[in-house]
Amino acid sequence: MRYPAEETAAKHERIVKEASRLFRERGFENVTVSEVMKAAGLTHGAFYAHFNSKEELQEAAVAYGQAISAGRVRSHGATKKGLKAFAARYLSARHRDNPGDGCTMVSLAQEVAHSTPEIKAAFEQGLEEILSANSVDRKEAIFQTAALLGGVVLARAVKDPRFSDEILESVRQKISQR
Amino acid sequence: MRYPAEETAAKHERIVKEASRLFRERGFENVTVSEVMKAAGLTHGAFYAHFNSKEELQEAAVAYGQAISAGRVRSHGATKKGLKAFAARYLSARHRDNPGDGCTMVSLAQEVAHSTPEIKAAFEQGLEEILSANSVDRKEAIFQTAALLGGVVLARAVKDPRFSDEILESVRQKISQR
DNA sequence: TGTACATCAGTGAACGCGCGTTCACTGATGTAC
DNA sequence: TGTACATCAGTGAACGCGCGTTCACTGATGTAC
Repeated sequence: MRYPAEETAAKHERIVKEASRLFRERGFENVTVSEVMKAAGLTHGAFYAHFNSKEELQEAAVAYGQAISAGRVRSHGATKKGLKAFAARYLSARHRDNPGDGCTMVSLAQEVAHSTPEIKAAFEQGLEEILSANSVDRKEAIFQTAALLGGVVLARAVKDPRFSDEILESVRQKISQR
Repeated sequence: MRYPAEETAAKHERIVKEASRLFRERGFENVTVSEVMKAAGLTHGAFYAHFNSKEELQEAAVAYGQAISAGRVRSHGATKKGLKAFAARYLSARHRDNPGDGCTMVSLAQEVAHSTPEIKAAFEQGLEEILSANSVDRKEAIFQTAALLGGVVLARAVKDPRFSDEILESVRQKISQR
């Protein structure tokens, strides 16, 4: 190998990380392979030394992003109090306004629905981990995940900032009553 | 005018209707102007006699689709029992598997989040109508809308059909307890 | 009423651009002897 | 140890395709006189 294996692995990880961020910010379709490679400090031609296609990168980026989310839930999910704190953060203006650092599902679930079985599988596995990391019973965890996700999705899709804030606040309030 | 005004208006409506269906099925980016025009029984060149851009069509399609949703809520939303029936339908396998006939928000909210202020405004106006048509108090209506939407979004994004069914069933059960 | 003209939705070929992907080439590192 | 060769991630130009948009042209209808 021309480059040490560890350097190659580090570059690979950087590509996935930047892709994950950019995809969450703007969606799969609105991010080019060139942009991702530039963000990772490389040129676009080298991309195919790491992945066979853009689709493969999407799969890796979803898996990476979901793993981050699972980790975040894991660090809060053991107690009911922790889960409330997590929900409050999830439904914050900060999360709404910074999709690149935020939940992969909120940003990409709809595009994943139109994607390959591999990408859906990566999404699904992450969701399973997220549910497992949650201490409430499974049905309740699914319900709360749906409500949180729906709240942020709606908050990002409306035009009026006050309406958007109202959506976040309403879901936050109802979730905290559970 | 070469064609009678009513015929032109009918064609215009057909374009919007087919666009709304196709966009809900596959998203804005995965549907071409040519496909929409073909579905409406015309050739792509005529498109620009009706709209100035694909973006304008997206705006019209969102407004159209949201109006349909508002009508559906209106016909159920007056009573608590009606709302339960609506939620059960919304969280059905049928709705999950037929996005073209389904809720515009579930299919397009994430793309709308990356769209023009005009498209977001059309989305927002529809959401306001949907909330107004709902007889429960506003915060509760927002919360339930978020949970329903999140449930179907998740159910469409996972690979395993049983997991997908479980998501729908869980949200259905928790919603029906309210 | 009849005739010439204006209008404009519709047609389909063509344009231009962007993006995913390919490819010939580079050059630093590892390996063989 | 030194030298020749093989490897392969990386570079950047180029390719090919699809899609939004444009445009010259058509022809049915409405209007003017």
